[in-house]
Amino acid sequence: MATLALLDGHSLAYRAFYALPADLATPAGQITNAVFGFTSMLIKLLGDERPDAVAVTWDVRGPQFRKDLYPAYKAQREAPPDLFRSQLPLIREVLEALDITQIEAPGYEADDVIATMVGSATAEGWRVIVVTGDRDAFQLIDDDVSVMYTRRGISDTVMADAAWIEERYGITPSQYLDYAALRGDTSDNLPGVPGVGEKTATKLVAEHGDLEEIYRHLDEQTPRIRANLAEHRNQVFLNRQVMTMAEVPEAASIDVDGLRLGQWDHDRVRKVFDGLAFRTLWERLVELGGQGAVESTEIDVEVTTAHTAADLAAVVHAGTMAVEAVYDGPELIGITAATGETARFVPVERLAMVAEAVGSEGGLAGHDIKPLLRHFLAAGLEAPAVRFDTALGAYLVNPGQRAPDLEELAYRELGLAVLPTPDGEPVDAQASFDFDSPPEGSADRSSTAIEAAARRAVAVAALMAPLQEQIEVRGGADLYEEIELPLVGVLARMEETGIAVDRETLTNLGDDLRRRLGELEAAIHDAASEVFNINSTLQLRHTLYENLGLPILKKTAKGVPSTDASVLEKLRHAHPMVDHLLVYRELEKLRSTYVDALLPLIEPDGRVRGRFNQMAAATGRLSQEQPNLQNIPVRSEEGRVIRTAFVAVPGHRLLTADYSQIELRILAHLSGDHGLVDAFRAGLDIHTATAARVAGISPAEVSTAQRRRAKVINFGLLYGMEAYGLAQRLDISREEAEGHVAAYFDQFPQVRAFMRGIVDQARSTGFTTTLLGRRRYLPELASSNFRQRQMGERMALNAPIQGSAADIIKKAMVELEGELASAGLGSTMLLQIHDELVLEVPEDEITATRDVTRTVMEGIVDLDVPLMVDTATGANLAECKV
DNA sequence: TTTGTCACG
DNA sequence: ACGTACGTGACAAAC
Repeated sequence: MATLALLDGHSLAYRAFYALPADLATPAGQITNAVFGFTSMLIKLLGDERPDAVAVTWDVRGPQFRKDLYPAYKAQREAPPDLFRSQLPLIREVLEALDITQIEAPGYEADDVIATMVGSATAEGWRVIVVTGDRDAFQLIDDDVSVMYTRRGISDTVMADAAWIEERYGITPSQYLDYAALRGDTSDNLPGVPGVGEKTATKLVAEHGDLEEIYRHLDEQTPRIRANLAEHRNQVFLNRQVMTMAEVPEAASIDVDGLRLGQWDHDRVRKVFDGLAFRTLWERLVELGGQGAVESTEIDVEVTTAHTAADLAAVVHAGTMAVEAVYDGPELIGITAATGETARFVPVERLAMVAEAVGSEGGLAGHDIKPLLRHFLAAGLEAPAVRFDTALGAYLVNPGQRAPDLEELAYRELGLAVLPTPDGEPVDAQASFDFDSPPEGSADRSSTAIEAAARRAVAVAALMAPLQEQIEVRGGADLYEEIELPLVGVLARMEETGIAVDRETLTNLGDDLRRRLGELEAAIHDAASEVFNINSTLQLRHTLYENLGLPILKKTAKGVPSTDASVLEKLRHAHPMVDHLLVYRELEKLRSTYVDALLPLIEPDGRVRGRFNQMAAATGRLSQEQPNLQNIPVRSEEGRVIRTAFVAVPGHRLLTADYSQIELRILAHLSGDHGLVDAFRAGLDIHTATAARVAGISPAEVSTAQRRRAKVINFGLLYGMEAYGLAQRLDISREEAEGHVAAYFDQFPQVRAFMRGIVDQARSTGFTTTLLGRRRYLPELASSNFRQRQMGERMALNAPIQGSAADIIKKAMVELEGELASAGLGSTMLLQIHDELVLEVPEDEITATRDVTRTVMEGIVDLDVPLMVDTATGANLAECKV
């Protein structure tokens, strides 16, 4: 049974207007809260109910029969605000773009049109959903008709059917009119019967069935009700007449089949949504898929094998070749390169031809192209330059969401359907694909894979322009072209280089850890008088809190007692076992994560090669995985031993170079706070300097405790910490913590002003911006959930600082690679750890490399405060400390 | 797949 | 009444 959704346009738009804050606006200043709310409800309807046909009805001005019937009808209503009226044309524009029919009949209300259409549609066998904020529509409900009614806000809706009405009012839908007539409707200026409210009205209707019967049995009512009913008899029957939805002759002839959802004009809808700055709504709309979704165009492409570089150059446009890798299981077979309709296949043995075809000035475009670059490097070739990466571009446009896969991106941006690479059984190892002739239609698996890659390459080529435009609109072109794109190659080379790990050192460490863990385990079981799995929080919880009866100091997010380190630290004195437990946890972490997990990742040449993820962190930072070498232990003595296993190969040394206090320096620069800026310019220890200033003493007089407190506050500032958090960390009272924070801000007033400004700005624009123009969108700031909003504020405070630091070190990495090469040095970058670089350096180049590295890192941007870099060298990572 | 914990900046 | 410092990735257990 097909479903028709009929929307009462005014009613829903009005709800949206009052439910949403009026600060929702386009960059041009047009308020869009009603448009946004309406469109959001529409998309929700399309997704939840999947209607086959949709129409929106509008009230129009003109003579209205209800006014003739009852001159006071809606007389008390104030005219809607201009702010609301100005949005109606925009809603109509959205509906037009989506090809949804809009209906209006002069002289009638939207309700009447809906009632008429409900009649004709159900007669033709349709199921109908009426969407409105007006309860009068309940009179239309029957087996095939339900009413989606917006209660509060825009997302709180109920689907009212006969059972729901029965449950809610105790009457049938057909009795609803009589009930409503008794009660009246203040919003329409229709008075009800005094003394008859919801309770009495439903009781009367339920007992007698309809108004006529109620009035026939007036004598059965209490004297007061009887008198009131009698006195208002005319009004009650008039109410029913006015409330009854009327037949609209024009609407009766509407062909319901003509309301079926069609294919949308992708570009048109995209333009309308872009103009309204409906970014998330666009994504929600696209996610709907299926019927009524964006029209998708199949990619039609013809692939031939490239025999010469000149042949391959046919698919190079303006120096850029859009490519996609072709895999046979894990093994690279080759790549396809494509333009609009034609593609070339390059077998893996002839990768060198690619460089020749793009030339020294040109480069590649791809979707997440770093893995492909590594294949070039692994083959002993230079990796071509990267001219465009569609995944990276999408990340830059919105780093808050994970980078979309190519299928999703092409569909979302262009309405292009990219067939996914065929998976399932792996391609035959003895693939019968003849590399010297074009794949024919009858395809074996290899040629299918090649065709799929060709389609992907076509999508990459097509995505470049729209993504470039979006990046430019956001002011991110320089960041993209000067930093992120060149960084792809830098990271590929770092990954391919890897870092040497001394297997024997690690194995010995593991043996030692296992021995000590065994002893600790025995001691813990002994102390607990039971054998249990210490690694199971469930079992440990049971032992600590139920068997030993220790106090519960903290609960996890799910409300169960926590056993984390901060809790155990406080329970140390309560039971001797807790000390063992803390050591056990520490050593077990080292064993499982840094010994056992790392050993199998050491490749035959003695190196581990983690992958850098350039599109993971919402702030713009890098991350690393498999393994993640950005979290090798350093803070504890026990953990630091792991670092001895990360070594330089013979004839080389490791060099570390880390930015000193880069985030606080960025805070000083961005806020322009004199106190902070002066302290950094004077080259003071920043924690001592801030402690001195807050206490009004000289740096020499600052105590260890004062410095520690200042340090906690300084770091807390970067994350938007509140007094409560400071109190927790310093183990002081909340009041005392508030005093410290107040004293801090008194001495650093521009820091406070900066932090307020950044949150205000983020709230009004919806995003934060870093030093080099990286944006982070924060929809949390508009959340109706208080906690979400608070979280959004903290993210807004932290993102520009953490993100600016990421901008700076990324820029330095790109620059440094070039400078090292220019200086003829054989040093290579191995790791980036957020504010630190690790290099492997030939022994006789240490001084030169250190100088180049420091010069590049310190001079990479010009801030109001100096950037300072500390360096250290050693035969292994543990030795690299100052 | 989610939860709890913990390593790092 | 509730939660409380940002950003990651990895492991073991439990679902």
